Amino acid sequence: MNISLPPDCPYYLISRASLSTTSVLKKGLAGAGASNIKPAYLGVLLSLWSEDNLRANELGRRAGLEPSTMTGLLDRMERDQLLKRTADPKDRRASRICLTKLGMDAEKASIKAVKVLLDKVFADIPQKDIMTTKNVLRKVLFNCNREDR
Amino acid sequence: MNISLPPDCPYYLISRASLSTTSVLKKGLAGAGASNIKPAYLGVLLSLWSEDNLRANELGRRAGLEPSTMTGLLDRMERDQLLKRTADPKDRRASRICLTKLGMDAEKASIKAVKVLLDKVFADIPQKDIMTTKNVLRKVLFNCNREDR
DNA sequence: ACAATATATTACGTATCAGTATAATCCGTT
DNA sequence: AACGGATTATACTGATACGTAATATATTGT
Repeated sequence: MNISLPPDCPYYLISRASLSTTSVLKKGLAGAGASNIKPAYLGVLLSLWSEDNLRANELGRRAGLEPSTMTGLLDRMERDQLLKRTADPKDRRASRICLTKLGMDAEKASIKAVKVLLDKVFADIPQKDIMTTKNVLRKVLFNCNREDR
Repeated sequence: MNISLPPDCPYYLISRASLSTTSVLKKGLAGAGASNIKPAYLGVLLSLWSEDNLRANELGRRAGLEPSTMTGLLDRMERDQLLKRTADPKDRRASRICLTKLGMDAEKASIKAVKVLLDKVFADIPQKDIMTTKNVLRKVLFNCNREDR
């Protein structure tokens, strides 16, 4: 692997693509009147829209985030009135995360906005190249976790 | 663009690949005895190793970072004794960034360690798929900047 | 009952950006 | 040449997002 200067280093490209796409989503959501939806919220919201009342733990697992990361993320989402923590009657360690009305109502507009934005971000790229890229990135993730030992 | 649940969403894959690769580099550099070299420092160091005495501004431009991001990054690197700011005699607004001996000496070992680590991260991926991925990400960056207007 | 495990939080550090402030430089006009 | 407005370089402030390590509490398995 050549660690040539930025423009040709795959690690640089991956990092920048991540930050730039996040920035586009953030501005785009705000521009679409959904400024209360931050890109980082999407992983949690997508899970909750398909299945409400999950535990923080499980939400983190699905979004690929550490439990300690979830605490702050859920704090901000709760502050922004998208969800609330409720006590789990069966397990007093855990809390159940429930969407508020605002959180539920955000689904339709947010998904539409994100679709439009990602269509622009990935515009003019052949579908098969996107497939290849996804497979490369999956392999990268696999190799990174393998590394973890 | 389908914003299916994480494992199939290209934005999710890009974000996770970025974070995971950063984590591998961080641990790997520490494991190689270069715990003073953080992944975020590499963009700056690569520039300075090839051309010392640049301005913060120029370093940020080359690494794709905002000026306000450079302040903190250079603060940490200065604290870690990899570089120091010196006054620019020609322009009293600017400072010149110079490598310390420690910063210069870090070059050889760091580059070797990063090469080994990135080889592992991108192991078992055909060269042509890496090429395709790089082109896709370049196009993504282009589209994101296009979006900015 | 006790050890091991699980859930979530706290504390702290890193990395990034947007917006704003401040000071210095540049440049066009007079 | 001097003035004044625009631009530039950097720093500061505050917010977001993410991670590791340590901790408190609750549950579970033996």
